[in-house]
Amino acid sequence: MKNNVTRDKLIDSGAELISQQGYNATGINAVLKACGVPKGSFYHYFSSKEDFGLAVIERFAAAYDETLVALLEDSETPPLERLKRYFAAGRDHMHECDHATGCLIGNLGQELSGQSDTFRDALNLVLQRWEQRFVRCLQDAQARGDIASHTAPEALASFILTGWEGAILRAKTLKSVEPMEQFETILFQQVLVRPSP
Amino acid sequence: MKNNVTRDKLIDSGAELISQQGYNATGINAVLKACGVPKGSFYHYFSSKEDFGLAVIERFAAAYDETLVALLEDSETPPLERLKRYFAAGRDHMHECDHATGCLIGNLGQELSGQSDTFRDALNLVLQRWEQRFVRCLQDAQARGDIASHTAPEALASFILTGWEGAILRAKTLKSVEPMEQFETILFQQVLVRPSP
DNA sequence: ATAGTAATAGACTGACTGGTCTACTTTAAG
DNA sequence: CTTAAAGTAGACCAGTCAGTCTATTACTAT
Repeated sequence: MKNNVTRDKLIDSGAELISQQGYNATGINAVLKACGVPKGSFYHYFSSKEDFGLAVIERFAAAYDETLVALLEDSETPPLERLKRYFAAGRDHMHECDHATGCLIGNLGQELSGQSDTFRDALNLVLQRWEQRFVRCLQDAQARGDIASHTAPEALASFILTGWEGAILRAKTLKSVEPMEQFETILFQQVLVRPSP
Repeated sequence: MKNNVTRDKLIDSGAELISQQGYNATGINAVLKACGVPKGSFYHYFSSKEDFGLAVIERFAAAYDETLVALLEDSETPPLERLKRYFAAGRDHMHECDHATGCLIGNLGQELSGQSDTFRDALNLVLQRWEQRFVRCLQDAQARGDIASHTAPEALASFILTGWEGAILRAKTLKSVEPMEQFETILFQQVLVRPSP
């Protein structure tokens, strides 16, 4: 229970492989081979593949939440500027993975939420936490009068997260970040606008 | 080559199972069992599982395109009303499948576009065809002055398709059509608006 | 009637799946 | 020094995977 370096290696390799190939297409043996850990260790740390998958989600979500906080709750930057930086970071990541990986949580949501309630609940929780980060950023923007207040920040946050995940999906099949750019453009041009008079 | 009833049965069963469980999680034997066709017939009609998957996509896309035309190019209905009917149909379908299935093309795009270029190309083509349907509907709306003309219909179509797919994904993990409703609301309230002056 | 082919039928194959088992090594406590 | 537990190691299991093979039946053209 003290030294979790082996467990971490498993989770890291698992996250990478699952990001690339999906959950069902990633075998335990492939993860083992990728990080040079024997099977005995795997089932010492995890009771099943599902248990492992949940650990991967948990860890990814925790790590990602840190960058999300750093980007969206940076009070020295205007809220809409924070959002733009978030979108830019997403596009950068999409380029880095050659448009193949996208968003691990979105991928697993698509693949597993019809397959296992346990996974669906876990993924839903992560997405809701993300949404809350957006809500706070949008509240800031409304408080400063940067955007109109006639739409609830919760509704806007849902709209943004939803649209962004869709844009990522489309970027994968198109092998281009164009849909992500298009989403951002219209979002700032028509949705996140200053109150009229 | 004349009687394709067996081939059709395979594709139908395959589409249903793949919609529910995804491509990788759906074994050929499961498809065979579901429609009572022996394996010999399967490999008589399809050279591989990939070949089969492509056939499923093709057929689904063809069938779906018909309903898309019926909904989005019905010239007796105002363009924005057509869009609303399209969204309503999507929500109905989501209820029917208990929020588990979503959109077959979107699902496969997420699952396979990082895995196989063949699949990615096929799915991308389908999505581009869909986008064109939206473009035409939006052109109608702009021609009638129902929405502003300052944004290219191509950009709007991409935005809508993208956002809608994302909303479907979110609806699956949330087991609720709320994200789909929220997307539609903000879309019509802020994006698809009449020209100002 | 017969030859040729389209289609059906399912047993079978090797590779691989998630998961179990036993043996061994390391660590820490008493 | 002894003992127990934590962790490593990988052979092994039953089941399933996509795909192959041979045999048989149905249809069609000659």
